[in-house]
Amino acid sequence: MELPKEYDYNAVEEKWLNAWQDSMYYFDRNSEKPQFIIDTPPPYPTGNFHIGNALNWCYIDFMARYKRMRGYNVMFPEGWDCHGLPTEVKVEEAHGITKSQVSREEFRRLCVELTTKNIERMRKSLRRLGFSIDWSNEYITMEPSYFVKTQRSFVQMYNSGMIYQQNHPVNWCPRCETAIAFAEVEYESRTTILNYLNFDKLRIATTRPELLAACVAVAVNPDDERYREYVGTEVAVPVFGHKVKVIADKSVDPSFGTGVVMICTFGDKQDVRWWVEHSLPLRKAIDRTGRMTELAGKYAGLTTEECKKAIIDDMKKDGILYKQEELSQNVGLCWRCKTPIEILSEKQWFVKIIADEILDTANKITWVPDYMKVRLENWTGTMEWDWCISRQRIFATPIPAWYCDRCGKTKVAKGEWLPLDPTQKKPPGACECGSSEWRGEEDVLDTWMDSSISALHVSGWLSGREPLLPTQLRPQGYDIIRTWSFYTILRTKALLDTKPWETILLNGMVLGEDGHKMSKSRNNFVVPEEVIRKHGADAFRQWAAIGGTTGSDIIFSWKDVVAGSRFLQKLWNIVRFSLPHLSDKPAEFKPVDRWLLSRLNRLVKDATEKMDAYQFDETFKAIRGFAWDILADNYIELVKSRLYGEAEGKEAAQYTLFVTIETLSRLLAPFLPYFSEEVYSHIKKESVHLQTWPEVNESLIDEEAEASGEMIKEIASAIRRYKSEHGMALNSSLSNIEIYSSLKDGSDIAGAANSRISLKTGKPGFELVAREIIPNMKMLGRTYRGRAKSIAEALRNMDPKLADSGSIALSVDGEKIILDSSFFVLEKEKLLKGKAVDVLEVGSAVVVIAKVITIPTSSQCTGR
RNA sequence: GGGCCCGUGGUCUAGUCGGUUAUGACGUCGCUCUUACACAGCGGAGAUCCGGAGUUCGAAUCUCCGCGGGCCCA
Repeated sequence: MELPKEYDYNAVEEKWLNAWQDSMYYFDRNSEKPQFIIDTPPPYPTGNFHIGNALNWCYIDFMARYKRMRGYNVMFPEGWDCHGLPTEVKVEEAHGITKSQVSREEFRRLCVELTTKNIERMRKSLRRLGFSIDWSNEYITMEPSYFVKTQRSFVQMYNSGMIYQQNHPVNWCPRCETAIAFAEVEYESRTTILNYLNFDKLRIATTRPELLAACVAVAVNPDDERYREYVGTEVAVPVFGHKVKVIADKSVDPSFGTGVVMICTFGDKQDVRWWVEHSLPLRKAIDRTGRMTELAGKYAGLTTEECKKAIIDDMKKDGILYKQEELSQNVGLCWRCKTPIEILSEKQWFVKIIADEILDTANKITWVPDYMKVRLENWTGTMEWDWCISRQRIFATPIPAWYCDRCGKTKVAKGEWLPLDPTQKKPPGACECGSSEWRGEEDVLDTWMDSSISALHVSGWLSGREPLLPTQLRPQGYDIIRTWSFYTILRTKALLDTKPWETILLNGMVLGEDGHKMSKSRNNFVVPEEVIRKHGADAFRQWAAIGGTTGSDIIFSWKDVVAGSRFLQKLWNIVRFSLPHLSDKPAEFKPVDRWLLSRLNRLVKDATEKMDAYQFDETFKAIRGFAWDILADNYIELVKSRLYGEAEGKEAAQYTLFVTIETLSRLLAPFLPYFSEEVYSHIKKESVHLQTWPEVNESLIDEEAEASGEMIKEIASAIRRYKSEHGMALNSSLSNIEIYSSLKDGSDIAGAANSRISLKTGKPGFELVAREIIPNMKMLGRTYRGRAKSIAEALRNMDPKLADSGSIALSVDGEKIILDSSFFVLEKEKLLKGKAVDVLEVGSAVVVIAKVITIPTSSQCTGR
């Protein structure tokens, strides 16, 4: 059959995309094979699968396909982490409404509708990239079949005391009008104004004068002589006039501002610490929408910004504010909408964080690369308070709880009632107080409560079977170690007292071509669809494989993608050349065949080890190097003459080529699913993705075959170089070539050189003259330490002929030293006598070529 | 302010349990259209391995101090 000259990635990829069956990749619960379950990250259904996700999925797919070929029962599930604010915002935008303008059910329905549409789009991208996803294990967190598990995990942790309800300060986004967790707060350096105020008999400095109404104390450092006398007394808060205590606390910095600080409920995290330590009262001056409360008197109803301006103006007028200066400080922002957060005290639901248990569990997991574990440890060590899991939003998993209308008691659902939405359904039975009027909890769960049980879900937890825990692999980016890794470890430990995964594989971030994080404002944004359109999925996957070391950041580079598509073209040409010559009938090998097969088996060994260590870049580079350099540039060139004619050894070359191409297809299958399938389809009737990973045939790894093959290759290439340097065409023939070596078969060299070859043993009748002594520094340094340098120097300077006997005597600094041949290498020069010949030295072989008279080409004449 | 990673030819990168020709890709220059491939082959040029100090006979590699970049966080 005739193969097209150009590899048409588009046609090939489309063809196999339609031909492949999903069932090829299904996990089999009844299989005898060892399980390999991957806890795939469920992406947020934005509608676009971005390049960072794509990199991660490439890693997952390399592993999934590899493990399948290695005989594992692989589960590569695909989840969708649906809940959350961004979808709510999109829905509000799209329909021109706010969440409070429609009913909760209606708003949720709109969110589900949008999410469903987005998932559909992203599924297409996943398929096009050739990922071997097990679609029978897809999960969607907004569906009852999933969130029933989220709710049951909530109930179980509530019953075991791991979840509790409390009035506690929480991070609050006034724009989103919800509590958020620490993991959702990010910080940014901003310039603000530090205001100096006359504060009764003291002077204080504050960046947040709008919080004066919430001032509950004033603090000084206990060692600060200036204020010692005031500690324990009361002062009146300016503008508002209420009295607060002056307290002493050593964490007050005397050199900051005036050395006196006001404590408000709450200006920042430090206020919370002081508030707890000194048991201070609570004054709420800011409400859930970020506006001032009644407590703020005439400022009530203003936003914090408006209030700040107004109160500063007033205090300036009244002479309270006497000085202002600029100050750069870090402001906590909501990671979704970048609004500065407030700290409000609210009744919220919390998950207990037991740092020791988390660290202990993390230590039982293999971290790849291992230094990433430090990030989890650092994060765990900085937790200030428990994980706030309640959110005042709508599109999320409902908290299955109610409050008694009469006595206010909280009732949490029983596991068997779930799933349910407490705002839609009342609990059976009455409260202990006798009332059966219930108010459903309107707060919903943090999205991480959904996704932190992904490992449990895919393992089959609560599906009527024993969960297959731990799963084998968690692949994810290092940016969500503090969230997804942290929470998953916490939850798996709390719910099933085990670790979620055996191994966690961290991938780096994808940076734009300029080395910065991809962002629309930097205009360095690339989407996978664009790459696929221009170069195909297999080229994209090659960039993912070789763009960088696993775990490190990787820069997107069009050059790498182009190099990938060139490699496909090169491979295509190799296959196009080889196909008519393939034969699966074994035959007696020639030295070059044994060389290639030895190298091939070495490659298999190498690739297997590197895949097991998640070194995709190393694996792929090794395969590419073999295919391009060893197979194409050398082996094929050497056996062409055998393949074309009817000479002896033709069958051996055909068979060798068959074995090599067949093995190469399987090695490439995890990386280039489309290309390898196309090639394999021309060799066998089955899918390459249902084949086993190549086994190493140790008996074919043969040092001797490699040495003589290498020699043949080197000689052929030396002759090629000789022709090139003498301006001869590469297919021109040389009258006679004598090769002095241990080689027993020169036919392939003759073919490649298109010349007659005479094989000789021994050495040609040349005079060998020692030319140079090269010191072996490693040996000299070990033995002679400090004198190594001067000995080496002496060796270089002495007459090389003196070393002919094998050892050498010299005197350094008046001392006689005798060095045997292990301390130096003697470079010998071969002098020719008699005929005019050119001599090429190739390792231990000597190639003698009858001298040709070079007719200079015109370019050489004009050249110099 | 803390943590983690990184700084190697023009560009990107390998090498990092110390050993003297530092790997490869892209680019560049020269030659060659050799019955698979000019999206190729062959050959060449191009690096005092960010700076400084230290350890050592010997440092891209180990230690310390700088400088620079990136990410995660406070």
